[in-house]
Amino acid sequence: MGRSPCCDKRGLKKGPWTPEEDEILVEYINKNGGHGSWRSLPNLAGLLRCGKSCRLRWTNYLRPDIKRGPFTLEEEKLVIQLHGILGNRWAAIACQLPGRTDNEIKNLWNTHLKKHLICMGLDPQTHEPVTSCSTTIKASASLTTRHIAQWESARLEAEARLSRESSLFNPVPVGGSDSDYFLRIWNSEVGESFRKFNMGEKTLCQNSVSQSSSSTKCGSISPFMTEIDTILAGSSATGRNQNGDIECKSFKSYTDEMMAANDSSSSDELEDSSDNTIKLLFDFPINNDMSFLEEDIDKYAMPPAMLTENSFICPL
DNA sequence: AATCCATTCAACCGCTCTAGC
DNA sequence: TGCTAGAGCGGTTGAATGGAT
Repeated sequence: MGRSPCCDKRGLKKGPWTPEEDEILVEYINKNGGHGSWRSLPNLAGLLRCGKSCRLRWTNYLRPDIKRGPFTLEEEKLVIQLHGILGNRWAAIACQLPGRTDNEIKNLWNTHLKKHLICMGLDPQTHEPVTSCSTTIKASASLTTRHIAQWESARLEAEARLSRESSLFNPVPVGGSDSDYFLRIWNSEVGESFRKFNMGEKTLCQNSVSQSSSSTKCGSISPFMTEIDTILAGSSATGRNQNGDIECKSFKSYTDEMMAANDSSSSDELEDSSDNTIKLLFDFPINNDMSFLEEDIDKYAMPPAMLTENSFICPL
C-alpha cells in the first residue's frame, strides 16, 4: 500500500504563483497573525493550492524578513565554512544567515560554491583536498570517520584562531562582521561548551551520540560531528514559529536535554564506530598541541586567502 | 534571426521527524 | 507502545533566461 498523498491534489493548482495568489496568502497570514495550520490554510484563505505549497511560498519568498538580492562575499564565505561543518543541512546553515532561506542557500551551493570548491581541488562534500589516495580512504569506513573527526576538530580551532589573529590586525567595527563569525562562536557559550567537551565532559557527549546517531539523516559525517553541528548551529533542532521564522533551540536547552538523555540511555547503545570516533576525538590534542595544523594548515583548511574581494582564485 | 546549450532558481516530491492521541 | 497527521527538510525537476554559435 502506497503512502497517502499529503493533501488531496484534485483541482489544486501547481506551478508558479501569481501576484494575486501571493497577495491572498500574505493578507491571510497578516490578518490572522500567523499561518496557523498549513493544511487548512488554503481552504480558509480561498487558495487552490495545497498547504505544503503555501508554506513553501511563504517561507522561501513572501516572508517580510527575506533578504533578496545576490549573496555578498562574506555570506558566501560563511556558507562555505558552515557547509564544511554542517554538511548539506541547509536549514541549519540558513539559521546563521538572517534573511536567507534554506532553498536559496541550497541553490547557491549547487550553482556556484560547489563548482568553486571543485575548481580549487577540494571535495565539495568533505572539503578535503582531492588526492590520489582518496580511494584508499573510502575503502576504510573507520579511517574515514577518524579523518573527519580530526579534520573537523582541527579546522574549527584553526578557524577560531585565524579569526582571532585577523581581528588583532584588523579591528572590527562596532557590531562586528560576518568574517569573525567563528571567533564569536568560539568565544560564546557555544564555544566554551565545546572546549568543555574536550576538557573532559565526555559522558554527556558519548550518550548524546547514541541519540543523534539514530536521528541524523545526513549520513555523510560521523554521529559525533552531528553533535558538533548542533553545538555550532546553536540548535539541537530547528523549526519555525508562527510567522515562519526559523527558530533554534538554545544551546542550554540542548545540553539540558542531553543531560536528561544521559540518565536514561545505556552505553552499549553506542555503535563501535561511534565509540571509536568519540574516543579518538577526545584523545585529539586540541587544547595543547595544534602545531601540526600551524605547520601545514593549507593542506587542511580552505585557505581564506583564496577568497578575494571580487572572486575566487582558482589554482587550476 | 534562429537554434542550441548552459545556468539559474522557484517549486514540487518524497522522506523523516515529532507531537498528540 | 504504536499509530497517525502535520510539518520540515533535502533532493530533484523544469520553466525561464541569457549567451554562444
